[in-house]
Amino acid sequence: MTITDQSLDEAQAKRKLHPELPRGGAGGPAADAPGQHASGRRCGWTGERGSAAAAAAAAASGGGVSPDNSIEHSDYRSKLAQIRHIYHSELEKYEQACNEFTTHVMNLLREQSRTRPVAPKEMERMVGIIHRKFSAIQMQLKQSTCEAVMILRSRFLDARRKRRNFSKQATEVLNEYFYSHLSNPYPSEEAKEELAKKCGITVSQVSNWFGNKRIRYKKNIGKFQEEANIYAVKTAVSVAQGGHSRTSSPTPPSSAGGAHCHAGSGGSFNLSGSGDMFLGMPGLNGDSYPASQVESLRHSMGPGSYGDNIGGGQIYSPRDIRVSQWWLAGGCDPVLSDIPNGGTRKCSL
DNA sequence: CCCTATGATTGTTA
DNA sequence: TAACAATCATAGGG
Repeated sequence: MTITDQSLDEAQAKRKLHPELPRGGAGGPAADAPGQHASGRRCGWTGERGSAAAAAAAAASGGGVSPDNSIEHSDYRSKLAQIRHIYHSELEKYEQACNEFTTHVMNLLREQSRTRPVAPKEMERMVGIIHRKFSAIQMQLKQSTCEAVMILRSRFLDARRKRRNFSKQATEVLNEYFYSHLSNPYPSEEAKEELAKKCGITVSQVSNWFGNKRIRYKKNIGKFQEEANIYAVKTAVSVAQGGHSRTSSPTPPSSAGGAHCHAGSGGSFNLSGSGDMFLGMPGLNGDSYPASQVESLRHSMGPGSYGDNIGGGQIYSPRDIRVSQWWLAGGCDPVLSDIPNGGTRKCSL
Protein backbone atom coordinates (compact mmCIF):
# COMPACT_ATOMS: atom_id res chain seq x y z
CA MET A 1 0.00 0.00 0.00
CA THR A 2 2.81 2.39 0.59
CA ILE A 3 6.02 3.26 -1.05
CA THR A 4 8.41 1.62 1.26
CA ASP A 5 11.69 2.93 2.56
CA GLN A 6 13.28 0.28 0.51
CA SER A 7 11.79 1.33 -2.77
CA LEU A 8 12.80 4.90 -2.27
CA ASP A 9 16.22 3.96 -1.11
CA GLU A 10 16.64 1.72 -4.08
CA ALA A 11 15.66 4.44 -6.45
CA GLN A 12 17.91 6.78 -4.57
CA ALA A 13 20.83 4.44 -4.85
CA LYS A 14 20.18 3.85 -8.52
CA ARG A 15 20.01 7.46 -9.37
CA LYS A 16 22.65 8.50 -6.90
CA LEU A 17 20.68 11.56 -6.18
CA HIS A 18 20.88 13.60 -3.07
CA PRO A 19 21.48 11.76 0.20
CA GLU A 20 18.63 13.59 1.77
CA LEU A 21 15.93 12.15 -0.36
CA PRO A 22 12.69 11.74 1.48
CA ARG A 23 12.22 8.50 3.30
CA GLY A 24 8.76 7.11 3.40
CA GLY A 25 7.38 7.54 6.85
CA ALA A 26 4.56 5.52 8.28
CA GLY A 27 2.11 7.08 5.91
CA GLY A 28 3.89 6.58 2.65
CA PRO A 29 6.43 8.38 0.53
CA ALA A 30 8.51 11.15 1.88
CA ALA A 31 7.19 12.05 5.26
CA ASP A 32 10.40 13.96 5.83
CA ALA A 33 11.10 17.47 4.88
CA PRO A 34 14.27 18.19 2.97
CA GLY A 35 17.06 20.44 4.03
CA GLN A 36 18.39 18.40 6.89
CA HIS A 37 21.80 17.26 5.93
CA ALA A 38 23.08 14.00 7.11
CA SER A 39 26.22 15.65 8.31
CA GLY A 40 24.24 17.96 10.48
CA ARG A 41 25.15 20.99 8.47
CA ARG A 42 22.54 23.59 8.65
CA CYS A 43 20.96 24.80 5.51
CA GLY A 44 22.27 28.28 5.03
CA TRP A 45 20.19 29.19 2.14
CA THR A 46 19.99 32.86 1.57
CA GLY A 47 16.37 33.69 1.73
CA GLU A 48 14.70 36.99 1.20
CA ARG A 49 16.30 39.85 2.96
CA GLY A 50 13.26 40.43 5.10
CA SER A 51 13.29 37.05 6.68
CA ALA A 52 17.01 36.93 7.03
CA ALA A 53 16.97 38.86 10.26
CA ALA A 54 14.50 36.46 11.75
CA ALA A 55 16.65 33.64 10.54
CA ALA A 56 19.66 35.12 12.21
CA ALA A 57 17.76 35.67 15.40
CA ALA A 58 16.52 32.12 15.43
CA ALA A 59 19.96 30.81 14.64
CA ALA A 60 21.45 32.93 17.36
CA SER A 61 18.94 31.69 19.84
CA GLY A 62 20.03 28.20 19.15
CA GLY A 63 17.49 27.08 16.61
CA GLY A 64 18.66 23.91 14.97
CA VAL A 65 17.41 24.64 11.51
CA SER A 66 17.43 27.97 9.85
CA PRO A 67 13.81 28.82 9.22
CA ASP A 68 14.40 31.14 6.33
CA ASN A 69 13.12 28.51 3.97
CA SER A 70 9.98 27.69 5.85
CA ILE A 71 7.84 29.01 3.06
CA GLU A 72 9.53 26.72 0.59
CA HIS A 73 9.28 23.92 3.08
CA SER A 74 5.54 24.25 3.29
CA ASP A 75 5.34 24.52 -0.45
CA TYR A 76 7.41 21.41 -0.77
CA ARG A 77 5.33 19.61 1.81
CA SER A 78 2.05 20.47 0.17
CA LYS A 79 3.30 19.29 -3.21
CA LEU A 80 4.59 16.15 -1.63
CA ALA A 81 1.26 15.59 0.04
CA GLN A 82 -0.40 16.07 -3.31
CA ILE A 83 1.78 13.43 -4.87
CA ARG A 84 1.09 11.07 -2.01
CA HIS A 85 -2.60 11.66 -2.29
CA ILE A 86 -2.58 10.94 -6.00
CA TYR A 87 -0.49 7.89 -5.45
CA HIS A 88 -2.77 6.46 -2.81
CA SER A 89 -5.96 7.17 -4.70
CA GLU A 90 -4.52 5.67 -7.87
CA LEU A 91 -3.33 2.68 -5.93
CA GLU A 92 -6.76 2.23 -4.46
CA LYS A 93 -8.33 2.48 -7.89
CA TYR A 94 -6.04 -0.19 -9.23
CA GLU A 95 -6.74 -2.37 -6.25
CA GLN A 96 -10.42 -2.00 -6.79
CA ALA A 97 -10.11 -2.60 -10.51
CA CYS A 98 -8.06 -5.69 -9.81
CA ASN A 99 -10.69 -7.08 -7.49
CA GLU A 100 -13.49 -6.26 -9.88
CA PHE A 101 -11.68 -7.79 -12.79
CA THR A 102 -10.86 -10.89 -10.78
CA THR A 103 -14.47 -11.42 -9.76
CA HIS A 104 -15.53 -10.76 -13.30
CA VAL A 105 -13.19 -13.40 -14.64
CA MET A 106 -14.23 -15.78 -11.90
CA ASN A 107 -17.83 -15.29 -12.86
CA LEU A 108 -17.01 -15.94 -16.47
CA LEU A 109 -15.18 -19.10 -15.56
CA ARG A 110 -18.07 -20.20 -13.41
CA GLU A 111 -20.37 -19.62 -16.31
CA GLN A 112 -18.06 -21.56 -18.55
CA SER A 113 -18.00 -24.37 -16.02
CA ARG A 114 -21.59 -25.13 -17.01
CA THR A 115 -20.58 -25.94 -20.55
CA ARG A 116 -17.09 -27.31 -19.94
CA PRO A 117 -15.18 -28.59 -16.98
CA VAL A 118 -13.08 -25.90 -15.36
CA ALA A 119 -10.40 -27.14 -13.03
CA PRO A 120 -9.79 -25.18 -9.80
CA LYS A 121 -6.17 -25.00 -10.89
CA GLU A 122 -7.16 -23.10 -14.00
CA MET A 123 -9.06 -20.61 -11.91
CA GLU A 124 -6.11 -20.15 -9.63
CA ARG A 125 -3.88 -19.65 -12.60
CA MET A 126 -6.15 -17.00 -14.02
CA VAL A 127 -6.30 -15.17 -10.72
CA GLY A 128 -2.53 -15.36 -10.50
CA ILE A 129 -2.13 -13.90 -13.97
CA ILE A 130 -4.51 -11.06 -13.21
CA HIS A 131 -2.80 -10.25 -9.95
CA ARG A 132 0.60 -10.27 -11.57
CA LYS A 133 -0.58 -7.92 -14.27
CA PHE A 134 -2.04 -5.52 -11.77
CA SER A 135 0.91 -5.62 -9.46
CA ALA A 136 3.11 -4.79 -12.44
CA ILE A 137 0.95 -1.77 -13.08
CA GLN A 138 1.16 -0.84 -9.43
CA MET A 139 4.91 -1.11 -9.58
CA GLN A 140 4.91 1.29 -12.49
CA LEU A 141 2.75 3.64 -10.51
CA LYS A 142 5.13 3.36 -7.61
CA GLN A 143 8.07 4.07 -9.83
CA SER A 144 6.56 7.09 -11.46
CA THR A 145 5.59 8.40 -8.03
CA CYS A 146 9.19 7.99 -6.92
CA GLU A 147 10.29 9.90 -9.96
CA ALA A 148 7.80 12.64 -9.30
CA VAL A 149 9.04 12.93 -5.74
CA MET A 150 12.60 13.07 -6.91
CA ILE A 151 11.86 15.70 -9.49
CA LEU A 152 10.07 17.73 -6.88
CA ARG A 153 12.98 17.30 -4.60
CA SER A 154 15.63 18.25 -7.09
CA ARG A 155 13.62 21.32 -7.96
CA PHE A 156 13.48 22.20 -4.33
CA LEU A 157 17.19 21.70 -3.99
CA ASP A 158 17.82 23.80 -7.05
CA ALA A 159 15.76 26.51 -5.50
CA ARG A 160 17.83 26.27 -2.37
CA ARG A 161 20.92 26.96 -4.39
CA LYS A 162 19.54 30.25 -5.47
CA ARG A 163 21.47 32.86 -3.65
CA ARG A 164 21.31 36.51 -2.98
CA ASN A 165 24.36 38.57 -2.32
CA PHE A 166 24.61 39.86 1.19
CA SER A 167 23.79 43.48 1.73
CA LYS A 168 26.61 45.94 1.34
CA GLN A 169 26.47 46.73 4.99
CA ALA A 170 26.71 43.07 5.94
CA THR A 171 29.70 42.55 3.68
CA GLU A 172 31.26 45.61 5.21
CA VAL A 173 30.83 44.29 8.73
CA LEU A 174 32.27 40.95 7.77
CA ASN A 175 35.17 42.48 5.92
CA GLU A 176 35.93 44.77 8.79
CA TYR A 177 36.13 41.85 11.12
CA PHE A 178 38.18 39.85 8.67
CA TYR A 179 40.76 42.51 7.98
CA SER A 180 41.01 43.65 11.55
CA HIS A 181 41.64 40.06 12.56
CA LEU A 182 43.71 39.23 9.56
CA SER A 183 46.34 37.55 11.64
CA ASN A 184 43.77 35.14 12.96
CA PRO A 185 40.51 35.40 11.06
CA TYR A 186 38.76 32.68 12.98
CA PRO A 187 35.86 34.20 14.85
CA SER A 188 34.70 32.31 17.88
CA GLU A 189 31.20 30.95 18.03
CA GLU A 190 30.08 33.97 20.01
CA ALA A 191 31.75 36.31 17.57
CA LYS A 192 30.03 34.54 14.73
CA GLU A 193 26.70 34.93 16.43
CA GLU A 194 27.34 38.58 16.97
CA LEU A 195 28.36 39.05 13.37
CA ALA A 196 25.33 37.13 12.23
CA LYS A 197 23.08 39.39 14.23
CA LYS A 198 24.76 42.49 12.90
CA CYS A 199 24.57 41.32 9.34
CA GLY A 200 21.13 39.81 9.45
CA ILE A 201 22.37 36.44 8.31
CA THR A 202 22.71 33.08 9.97
CA VAL A 203 25.70 31.82 11.89
CA SER A 204 26.36 29.21 9.23
CA GLN A 205 26.34 31.93 6.63
CA VAL A 206 28.95 33.73 8.65
CA SER A 207 30.96 30.53 8.80
CA ASN A 208 30.57 30.08 5.07
CA TRP A 209 31.62 33.61 4.47
CA PHE A 210 34.76 33.30 6.55
CA GLY A 211 35.57 29.96 5.02
CA ASN A 212 35.26 31.39 1.56
CA LYS A 213 37.06 34.55 2.49
CA ARG A 214 40.03 32.83 4.08
CA ILE A 215 40.50 30.48 1.21
CA ARG A 216 40.09 33.13 -1.44
CA TYR A 217 42.32 35.54 0.35
CA LYS A 218 44.95 32.89 0.76
CA LYS A 219 44.74 31.92 -2.86
CA ASN A 220 45.28 35.39 -4.13
CA ILE A 221 46.48 37.80 -1.53
CA GLY A 222 47.39 40.31 -4.16
CA LYS A 223 43.86 40.58 -5.34
CA PHE A 224 42.69 41.58 -1.91
CA GLN A 225 45.38 44.17 -1.36
CA GLU A 226 43.19 47.07 -2.22
CA GLU A 227 40.33 45.80 -0.14
CA ALA A 228 42.65 45.26 2.79
CA ASN A 229 43.87 48.82 2.45
CA ILE A 230 40.37 50.17 2.39
CA TYR A 231 39.43 48.37 5.56
CA ALA A 232 42.74 49.22 7.17
CA VAL A 233 42.03 52.88 6.59
CA LYS A 234 38.45 52.50 7.72
CA THR A 235 39.45 50.86 10.93
CA ALA A 236 42.22 53.34 11.47
CA VAL A 237 39.82 56.21 11.06
CA SER A 238 37.26 54.69 13.34
CA VAL A 239 39.88 53.95 15.94
CA ALA A 240 41.09 57.50 15.73
CA GLN A 241 37.50 58.66 16.16
CA GLY A 242 37.20 56.69 19.31
CA GLY A 243 36.03 53.43 17.98
CA HIS A 244 32.74 54.48 16.46
CA SER A 245 32.00 55.23 12.88
CA ARG A 246 28.75 56.50 11.53
CA THR A 247 27.68 53.87 9.12
CA SER A 248 28.93 50.66 10.51
CA SER A 249 30.40 49.42 13.68
CA PRO A 250 34.12 49.01 13.31
CA THR A 251 34.58 47.25 16.57
CA PRO A 252 34.49 43.56 16.17
CA PRO A 253 32.24 41.80 18.64
CA SER A 254 35.07 40.04 20.31
CA SER A 255 36.85 43.22 21.11
CA ALA A 256 33.93 45.46 21.77
CA GLY A 257 34.85 47.49 24.78
CA GLY A 258 38.46 46.97 24.05
CA ALA A 259 39.25 45.20 27.26
CA HIS A 260 40.64 42.02 25.87
CA CYS A 261 40.88 39.80 22.90
CA HIS A 262 38.65 36.78 22.75
CA ALA A 263 40.21 33.40 22.78
CA GLY A 264 40.06 32.75 19.09
CA SER A 265 39.51 29.34 17.65
CA GLY A 266 43.17 29.03 16.95
CA GLY A 267 44.12 30.33 20.32
CA SER A 268 47.72 30.69 19.48
CA PHE A 269 47.52 34.18 18.15
CA ASN A 270 46.14 36.22 20.92
CA LEU A 271 46.61 39.77 20.05
CA SER A 272 47.09 42.71 22.28
CA GLY A 273 44.70 45.54 22.77
CA SER A 274 41.28 46.06 21.38
CA GLY A 275 41.18 44.31 18.10
CA ASP A 276 44.42 43.70 16.33
CA MET A 277 44.30 46.79 14.29
CA PHE A 278 46.56 49.65 14.90
CA LEU A 279 46.21 49.37 18.62
CA GLY A 280 47.62 45.90 18.42
CA MET A 281 51.18 46.97 18.74
CA PRO A 282 53.70 45.07 16.72
CA GLY A 283 56.56 43.34 18.34
CA LEU A 284 54.91 41.86 21.37
CA ASN A 285 55.00 38.38 20.08
CA GLY A 286 55.87 38.96 16.52
CA ASP A 287 52.57 38.06 15.04
CA SER A 288 50.43 40.87 16.19
CA TYR A 289 51.32 43.06 13.29
CA PRO A 290 48.10 43.83 11.55
CA ALA A 291 48.50 42.43 8.13
CA SER A 292 46.29 45.05 6.62
CA GLN A 293 48.60 47.67 7.96
CA VAL A 294 51.40 45.72 6.45
CA GLU A 295 49.43 45.79 3.28
CA SER A 296 49.29 49.51 3.41
CA LEU A 297 52.96 49.74 4.03
CA ARG A 298 53.71 47.35 1.29
CA HIS A 299 51.38 49.19 -0.97
CA SER A 300 53.19 52.44 -0.45
CA MET A 301 56.49 50.75 -1.01
CA GLY A 302 55.45 49.62 -4.41
CA PRO A 303 56.02 46.29 -6.04
CA GLY A 304 59.29 44.44 -5.97
CA SER A 305 60.39 45.49 -2.56
CA TYR A 306 60.76 41.95 -1.37
CA GLY A 307 62.83 40.63 -4.18
CA ASP A 308 62.30 38.84 -7.39
CA ASN A 309 61.86 35.41 -5.99
CA ILE A 310 58.40 36.35 -4.94
CA GLY A 311 55.56 35.94 -7.34
CA GLY A 312 53.46 38.73 -8.73
CA GLY A 313 50.82 38.68 -6.07
CA GLN A 314 53.26 38.25 -3.25
CA ILE A 315 53.04 40.83 -0.59
CA TYR A 316 54.82 39.83 2.53
CA SER A 317 57.92 38.03 3.27
CA PRO A 318 57.06 35.80 6.18
CA ARG A 319 60.60 36.18 7.40
CA ASP A 320 60.32 39.92 7.60
CA ILE A 321 56.90 40.37 8.98
CA ARG A 322 55.63 37.50 10.94
CA VAL A 323 51.91 37.74 10.99
CA SER A 324 50.17 34.59 11.97
CA GLN A 325 50.71 33.07 8.54
CA TRP A 326 47.48 31.15 8.69
CA TRP A 327 47.37 31.35 4.92
CA LEU A 328 50.56 29.39 4.61
CA ALA A 329 48.90 26.21 5.76
CA GLY A 330 48.09 23.68 3.12
CA GLY A 331 51.22 24.02 1.06
CA CYS A 332 50.43 27.48 -0.15
CA ASP A 333 53.55 29.13 1.12
CA PRO A 334 53.92 32.10 -1.16
CA VAL A 335 57.67 31.81 -1.01
CA LEU A 336 57.95 28.10 -1.40
CA SER A 337 55.29 28.04 -4.04
CA ASP A 338 57.92 28.85 -6.61
CA ILE A 339 59.36 25.46 -6.07
CA PRO A 340 57.98 23.15 -8.70
CA ASN A 341 55.71 20.46 -7.38
CA GLY A 342 55.99 21.94 -3.98
CA GLY A 343 52.54 20.81 -3.03
CA THR A 344 49.76 18.64 -4.21
CA ARG A 345 47.41 21.51 -4.64
CA LYS A 346 48.15 24.30 -6.98
CA CYS A 347 48.76 27.68 -5.56
CA SER A 348 47.98 30.60 -7.72
CA LEU A 349 50.54 32.78 -6.08
C1' DC B 1 26.42 36.86 -23.70
C1' DC B 2 30.70 36.45 -21.42
C1' DC B 3 33.30 36.97 -17.29
C1' DT B 4 34.13 37.67 -12.54
C1' DA B 5 32.41 37.72 -7.80
C1' DT B 6 30.27 35.30 -4.41
C1' DG B 7 27.28 32.35 -1.47
C1' DA B 8 26.44 27.48 -0.89
C1' DT B 9 27.47 22.59 -1.05
C1' DT B 10 30.24 18.55 -0.80
C1' DG B 11 34.06 15.63 0.20
C1' DT B 12 38.37 15.45 2.73
C1' DT B 13 41.48 16.20 6.46
C1' DA B 14 43.58 16.87 10.94
C1' DT C 1 33.84 18.66 14.08
C1' DA C 2 35.65 22.88 12.27
C1' DA C 3 38.33 24.16 8.61
C1' DC C 4 39.90 23.46 4.10
C1' DA C 5 39.66 22.80 -0.86
C1' DA C 6 37.22 22.18 -4.88
C1' DT C 7 33.27 22.92 -7.20
C1' DC C 8 28.62 24.41 -8.37
C1' DA C 9 25.37 27.83 -9.61
C1' DT C 10 23.73 32.31 -9.61
C1' DA C 11 24.30 37.47 -9.40
C1' DG C 12 25.71 41.26 -11.55
C1' DG C 13 28.54 44.19 -14.40
C1' DG C 14 30.54 45.12 -19.05
